[in-house]
Amino acid sequence: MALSPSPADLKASTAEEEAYLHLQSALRCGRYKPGDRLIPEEIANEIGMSRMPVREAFRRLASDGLVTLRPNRGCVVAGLTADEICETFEIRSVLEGLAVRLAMPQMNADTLEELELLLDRMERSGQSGSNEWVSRHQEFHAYIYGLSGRPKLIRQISALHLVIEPYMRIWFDFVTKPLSARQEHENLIEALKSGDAAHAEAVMREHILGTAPLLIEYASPARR
Amino acid sequence: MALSPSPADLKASTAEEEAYLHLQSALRCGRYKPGDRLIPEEIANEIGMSRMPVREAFRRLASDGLVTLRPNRGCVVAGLTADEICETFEIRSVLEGLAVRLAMPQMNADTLEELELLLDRMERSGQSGSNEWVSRHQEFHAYIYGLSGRPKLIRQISALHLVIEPYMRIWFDFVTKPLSARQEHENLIEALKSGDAAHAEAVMREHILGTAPLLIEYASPARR
DNA sequence: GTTTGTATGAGTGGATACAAAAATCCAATG
DNA sequence: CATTGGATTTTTGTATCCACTCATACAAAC
Repeated sequence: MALSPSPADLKASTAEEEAYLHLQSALRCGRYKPGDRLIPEEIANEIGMSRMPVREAFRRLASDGLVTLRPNRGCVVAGLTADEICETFEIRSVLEGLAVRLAMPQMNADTLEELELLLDRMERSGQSGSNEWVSRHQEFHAYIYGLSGRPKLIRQISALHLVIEPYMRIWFDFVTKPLSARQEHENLIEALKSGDAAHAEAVMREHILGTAPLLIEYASPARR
Repeated sequence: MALSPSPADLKASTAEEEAYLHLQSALRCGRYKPGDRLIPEEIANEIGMSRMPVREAFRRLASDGLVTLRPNRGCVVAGLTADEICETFEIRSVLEGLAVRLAMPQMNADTLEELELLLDRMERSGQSGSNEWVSRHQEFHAYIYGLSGRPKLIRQISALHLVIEPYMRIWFDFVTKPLSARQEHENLIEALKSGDAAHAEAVMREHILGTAPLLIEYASPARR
């Protein structure tokens, strides 16, 4: 009955943590769909614990925006409307724009080479399906905003990436291989090389804002 | 023993909600200081419930960044280091900058008049102590970013205001009456009147970034 | 006098038990 | 046949209990 612990659950120090990681990875890969109701008891049985830690995991997921929690009527998987996807990308654009600006001092031959490497890896993973590509794409962005050295900023951006991940998958599955993406990210690296922080910030903003309409086109009819 | 329900607790529909609001308002007004340990049992007794809902409230406070929660070693009030205050203001600057830009279409004679009114109210509350002034100041900002019509953005900004509120208090208590603040906010309204979204965004960014060093000066020696 | 070991107690995490609220079902009524 | 009212079932929310962890204090050894 109980599944063997999935890779994400291995380093959980408490039951709540285990439940949280379990649900997060299930949501990320789209095992639960928006609108699905999550029953504490079911999940608890699945991973061999009582409902209590699962409830607490729900709360964390709710503040991540991955589920919605209403008093006395349980926990449902949160989907994003087209408007909400748009809003999320607006927020991402300014936060990652800020991150790039702050990361500029860290840009040098080494870091730029690493970025080219990540971009190649992303490109090559295009054949291996949406799962792989989306992960590599997030890695690329994460490397950049990671260089900002701002823990809170990094956390917030990561949280946003988590929320939009399922929609990125859907999108990628439709277009099979976003050729434009390669060029987009090349431009980004070019801007980083320029050394002009304000310019890099602007390019990042536009890069992110430009992605939103593409996603909405495919993700919107899927739900709501 | 149990205190009469403070104003913030009136509309709580669950015990968890009541605990959350209770702790939030206690933290906002600085009743607990950074580093203080919060013992579930004590809090539970204070407001007449068991530890369980209090524990769940802790988790929400933790994801708001108001407390820190470590496995098996409880809940401590989170303070911000000077660096963290700075980072928070950096994030605020781009988020509120975005909000202003998006709010521009809503600016008209009515909304601008309302803003002047809020500014006057803030000005006049300067005598009534830091409590009052900080609330009015947040109201002023909230009105602007509220006009953006972006729910998620509004939530994120509000969360940041919550975290820095105690530091704003400390700062205000020291300087008694920030004369420059009046001018700063006048400038802001002026930029809104200009109708130039990009300019308004830039002014808001600078307004917020300019505040951070003032706070750090006074808030930093207080803790850490 | 410093360090290491051990006992004790407070505090945390989780499971079970219990209470309250919603959802569901079914019958009675218009 | 749709609608409403109420009883039953399901699910959520809270309380209590137990097991385990960690911190502190004291004691023994070096």
